[in-house]
Amino acid sequence: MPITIYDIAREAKVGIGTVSRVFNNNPNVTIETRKKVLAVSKRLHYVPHAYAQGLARKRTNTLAAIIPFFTNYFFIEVLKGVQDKCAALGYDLILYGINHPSEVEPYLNKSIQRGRVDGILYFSMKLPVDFAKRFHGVTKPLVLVDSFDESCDSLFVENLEAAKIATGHLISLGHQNVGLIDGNMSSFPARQRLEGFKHAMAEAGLGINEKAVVISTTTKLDGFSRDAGYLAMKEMMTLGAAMPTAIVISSDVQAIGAISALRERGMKVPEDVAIVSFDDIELAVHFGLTTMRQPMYEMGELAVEKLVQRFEHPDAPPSHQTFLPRLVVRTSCGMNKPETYIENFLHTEN
Amino acid sequence: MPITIYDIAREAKVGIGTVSRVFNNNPNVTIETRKKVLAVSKRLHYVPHAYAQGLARKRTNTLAAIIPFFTNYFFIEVLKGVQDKCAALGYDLILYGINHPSEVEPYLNKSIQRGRVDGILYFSMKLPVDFAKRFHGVTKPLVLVDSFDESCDSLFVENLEAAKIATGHLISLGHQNVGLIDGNMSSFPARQRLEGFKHAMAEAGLGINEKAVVISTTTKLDGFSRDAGYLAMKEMMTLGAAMPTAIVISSDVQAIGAISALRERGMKVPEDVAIVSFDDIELAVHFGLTTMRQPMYEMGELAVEKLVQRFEHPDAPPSHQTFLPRLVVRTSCGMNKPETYIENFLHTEN
DNA sequence: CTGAAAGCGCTAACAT
DNA sequence: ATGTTAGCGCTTTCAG
Repeated sequence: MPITIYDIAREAKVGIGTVSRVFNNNPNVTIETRKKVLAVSKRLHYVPHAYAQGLARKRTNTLAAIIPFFTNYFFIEVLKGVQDKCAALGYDLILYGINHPSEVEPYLNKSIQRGRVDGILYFSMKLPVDFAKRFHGVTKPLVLVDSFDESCDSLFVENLEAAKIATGHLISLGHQNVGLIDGNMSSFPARQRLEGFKHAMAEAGLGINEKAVVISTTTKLDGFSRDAGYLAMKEMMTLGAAMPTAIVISSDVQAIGAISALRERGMKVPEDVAIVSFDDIELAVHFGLTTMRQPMYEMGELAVEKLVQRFEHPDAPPSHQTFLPRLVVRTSCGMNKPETYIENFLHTEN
Repeated sequence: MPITIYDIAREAKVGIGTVSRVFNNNPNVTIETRKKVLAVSKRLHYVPHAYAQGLARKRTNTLAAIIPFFTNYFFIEVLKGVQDKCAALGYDLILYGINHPSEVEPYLNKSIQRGRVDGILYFSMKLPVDFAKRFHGVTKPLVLVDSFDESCDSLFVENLEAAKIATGHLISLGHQNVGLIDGNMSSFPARQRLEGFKHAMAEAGLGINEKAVVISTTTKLDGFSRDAGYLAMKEMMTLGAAMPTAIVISSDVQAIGAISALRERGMKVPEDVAIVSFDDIELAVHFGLTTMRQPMYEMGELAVEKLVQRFEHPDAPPSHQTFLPRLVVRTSCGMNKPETYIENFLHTEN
């Protein structure tokens, strides 16, 4: 019963080609016949069939996003940028959420399947090692978001540099014994942040207390969670007198967990321990968190733009773009800059 | 270049029908020929074309989710349930994020377009009034999540009842002057919660102080935000001595904002004001929030199941299923009995 | 400017 | 069990 171009062609007494032209805004149609076709189409409630169009046009106008940790603030925010840009550009977005590394392959396969999507947004995870091999040539445009690989376009936060800035900020405030609470090492950003932390300490001629570097071993959210932060701080506190006077924490949620661990022992931020974290989630203001804000939404938008550009220039060399997080100073680092606080209060996104 | 069943048929010296059968696990194929076909397919890296299959099969194996407020915790969590269930059932999920009411129509149109998706998940918003009319018959399976309409399957939280429970809990603790901080009235859940609040007060023979009911007027996130909660509490505090001793707040994030407004005035929770909110987000524990927990993930899963059932029984009468949030008692209500949990009900109609 | 016809790649009914 | 054929609904030459 669904009506097709044939129905409307017959009814409008034209050929199906003409009907098609009308719907594709092909200029080679008299304004008269165009009107006639449109009228009939409206009367019959004609709507083109997406898959039939896709098959004939050899494109789907759909993108796939392969994304881990659905409930992680960072990804949500990036995804929102992706979603909005897709809408603006007329693309549909298929979401493949990864709960476990083993799910990467099947989704990658689906995405690569001919005629499912035009391109892929691949988030934060490293590509399977033999990826290029196994799909030799069968692959399609893919941009890496928050990750890096020479072979394809990528877009990522300069986490090493950001960690240096965060650590440096604490050092500049006079701290000598600085610690780190980081996410799981399976996470690329977590590794980068560890590096950056070490660099900053080395540059300042400061030694690193091995025990003051607590790396999450949980795989849940790669350790970027309140619980992980709480546990890490508990561990850190076993250091007693040797405990750092300042700590870099790899996400705001972890910082919040860490703060509650501190509170349980009657310790205060920033008086007893100064903190700089990452992300700048909505509640960061509430806790007065000094944090490295990442341009998440913008990254999402740009990722889509990059992918679309790739469609247009399939043979351009891979492009790599980096974002440097911005230090947002509030109170958790012990540096009192209320004006920055106000500036960031009620900050609106969307 | 892309290889098709024709290529592999020729190479394997069989008909395309056989190739198709192999890939559709049709039993009518000798194990031998099956092997042969599979071997050639692997060698040639054959992958079926999704759209071609879709066109021929008249189904896409794809669902659309039309969802507002991407960054709202409630939706994220529900969406995760949706995503996981889709994966389990082999469906792809297209995400249409609504930033503004005006975007509903275009997305609804896209979703309804023939051959784009098999069914639609429509979240929290009311359907356009003339929906049934305008698409007379052209529509496809749609389930309403966190919203209600007689004409189609739906799935929603009993917000009225939940608000009664929340309010009742506060009343049972001895509070007479109870207030409400609610989301924007354009939100269905917000309206329901206002109703429930009123019912509970009436049932308890308590009068309502009009000024102690603060309803957000912002459209951003429909007022379900920290900022809105902060502002609402500020307003509430202008009541001075007439201020409620207990307040029902329509979300945890709002409660958090409200608490900081309280703190600024040196007021404490629950000593000065007792609070019960909604959601039970991750950080609720951190704040000791007594809250109405909604089975968000489960709702997402069930929504997909319902949609799939609808595919199988197109003519079954619409089914409506409700979820009653569970009261999770922590400390913000002033009742110090974390071990007391009121049981979670779930009842189904049809 | 427009109609006819040849695909796009696959499924499914129909023979054999 | 397997090959053949006719669609699925649209786009895109190719004539005219």
